[in-house]
Amino acid sequence: MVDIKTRANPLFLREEELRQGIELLFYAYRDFTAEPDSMLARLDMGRAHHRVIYFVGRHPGITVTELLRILKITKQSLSRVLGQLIRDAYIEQRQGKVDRRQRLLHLTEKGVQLEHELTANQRARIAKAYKAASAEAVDGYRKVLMGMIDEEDRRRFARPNREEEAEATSPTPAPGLLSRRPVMRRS
Amino acid sequence: MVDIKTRANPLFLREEELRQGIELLFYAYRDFTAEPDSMLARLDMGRAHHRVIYFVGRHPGITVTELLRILKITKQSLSRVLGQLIRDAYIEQRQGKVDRRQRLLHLTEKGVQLEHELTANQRARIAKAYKAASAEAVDGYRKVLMGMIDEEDRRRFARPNREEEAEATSPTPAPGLLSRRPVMRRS
DNA sequence: AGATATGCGTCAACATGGTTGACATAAAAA
DNA sequence: TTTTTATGTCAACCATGTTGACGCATATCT
Repeated sequence: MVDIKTRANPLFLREEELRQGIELLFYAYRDFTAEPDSMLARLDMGRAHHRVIYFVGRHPGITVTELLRILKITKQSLSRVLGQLIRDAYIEQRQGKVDRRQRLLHLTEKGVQLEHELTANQRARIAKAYKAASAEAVDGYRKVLMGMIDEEDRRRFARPNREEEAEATSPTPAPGLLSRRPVMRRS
Repeated sequence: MVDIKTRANPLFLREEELRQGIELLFYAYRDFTAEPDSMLARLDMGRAHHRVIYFVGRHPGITVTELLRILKITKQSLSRVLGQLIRDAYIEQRQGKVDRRQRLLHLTEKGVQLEHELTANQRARIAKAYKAASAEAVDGYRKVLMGMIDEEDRRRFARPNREEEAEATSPTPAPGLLSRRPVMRRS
């Protein structure tokens, strides 16, 4: 009964280390979403709206299907918030030129404005954390989180995403966005 | 129009860097919770139950008030899940010995069991990410997330939490758990 | 050309887990 | 003795997730 959980016990240290890793993620996410949530509440919206606005802003011209793939929710669930955002003119749809079934999503001016306000706090929070840590720490943050996300989404972070406003004028999917084979190969 | 957003534009790089930081957190959290969620669903429970089980397991003898402070939800909301967990014998309450108003929360054997199953996947996921990265990367992960969480909860990660099963036999709060002044100073 | 698959939308019902507000009891602290 | 704290409870409401069933337009396959 000497010192089972102080030193000399790598199993315990590892367990403790892993648990801290879990909790850091919980607390960070909790605090990360708190501010935008309260801003949204004033506009009668919720976190779900934020996510949609964010990713549409991030990927202009994104299709509904791809957005669903990112959010991993059902289309019925998305439909509710997306419908509101379109009605309230934060987002607009444009018919795809190549595939006319697609509704390509874009932020309106109003949407861009709101997106900016919403993420301002989050960007500041990250910037502060980055600044307080070293460049190597930032790199470590990225590496570890990267290792935690499922493979399919990892490629999004390969290189700084180039503009993906392909607007479906060409069948070339945005780099790293659409992970599927290009359409139209006539066998 | 040369190369506004490739090199030579630190503003853009910074923006891109911050956005990636935001998204990494979103994707990681999304994937991190997916598995336990689906396990819970089979037991007719949800993510809220997991959080309660997790933190009660992590802080045996925690009070309801302190648990609320961690989760940052209302007592009515907690009451629902906590009530279920007690009814289903995953958690038990013991009256505080010093302050007899307190209901100190503990996992039962069944609760410990479930907690272990639930976090197994999360621990594995973190372990995998840690292993894939370097020790310095892990340190960076911790540093950056630490910088993102609000000050009041940061102290929890000061040192590996020592056993805090004080069981309120002494008024000394568990180290790093209760961040308030000790009770009982008579003027 | 005809069959099949895909992208998107919609209606309806339901579950989970948040919220607010009001009120009650026991015990500790002032 | 009075006030504050820790906990619990009832009730109503809201946001956001789910499943299942359909429908239409358009693309793709055979």
